[in-house]
Amino acid sequence: MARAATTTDAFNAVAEPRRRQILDILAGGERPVNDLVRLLGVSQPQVSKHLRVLREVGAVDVREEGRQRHYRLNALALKPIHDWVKNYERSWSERFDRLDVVLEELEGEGDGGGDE
Amino acid sequence: MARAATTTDAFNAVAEPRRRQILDILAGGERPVNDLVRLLGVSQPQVSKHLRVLREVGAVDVREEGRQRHYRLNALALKPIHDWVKNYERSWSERFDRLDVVLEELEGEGDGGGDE
DNA sequence: TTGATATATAACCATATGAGAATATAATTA
DNA sequence: TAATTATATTCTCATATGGTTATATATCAA
Repeated sequence: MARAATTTDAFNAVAEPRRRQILDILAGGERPVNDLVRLLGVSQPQVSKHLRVLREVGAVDVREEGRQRHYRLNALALKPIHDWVKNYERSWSERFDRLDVVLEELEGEGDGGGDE
Repeated sequence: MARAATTTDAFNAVAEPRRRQILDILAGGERPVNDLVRLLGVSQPQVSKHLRVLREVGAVDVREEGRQRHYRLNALALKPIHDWVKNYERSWSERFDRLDVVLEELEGEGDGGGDE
């Protein structure tokens, strides 16, 4: 089997840095394709193809207006990524530093509770 | 050009669900390879190859002990992912709901300030 | 030493890729 | 209508992939 398709989920889609760049731009507001082409300095077909992937995973929505397609961010599609990586945040937070490993081994299972 | 190597960065490495699973397990504490093989129900070579990728992006560290290799999470390697996706969190937070889009268009650029 | 155990690597394969180039489609303008 | 503009699609290609199988390497046990 080959690698999973980029359109499989948000994780695969945003593994490509250019697509993250596109989302970063769209975070500032809706944009027609040509804006992205200029801002990124990438060929138009490349931009369209990246947008297709982002569309397929639901990370962007399109609004048609004349011959332009205005793309808009749909950040909700990125929530699974945030939800997953969020659980690792404590590991690099200086509050837990190196201690968390020890604590987790002591805990075993069962939630002892904690702030936040 | 083909897709970027899985070992290019954390984004590419964790696009593969099995590798996220491995990290999730290691979040509970250090584990020898065979534990992962049993817990995942995946062939040993597969696990070793996934671990190699995670090692190359710095997401895991190894400790050798006899003939076992104990793998341990290094969550700091996931911070770039968190840092990136964090900026989108407000978009699905109910506090901003649909309003954020309007606000961002009004802002244009320049930080008007806000709580938090 | 011989055998078993733990892990890594290599060889093979089917497949999806990102980039580029060319072209298709649709909307606008002259 | 013809030309132009905006965008999407198709084609081709080199490449890295994830899984499988087989094998290599190292450690431990008998």
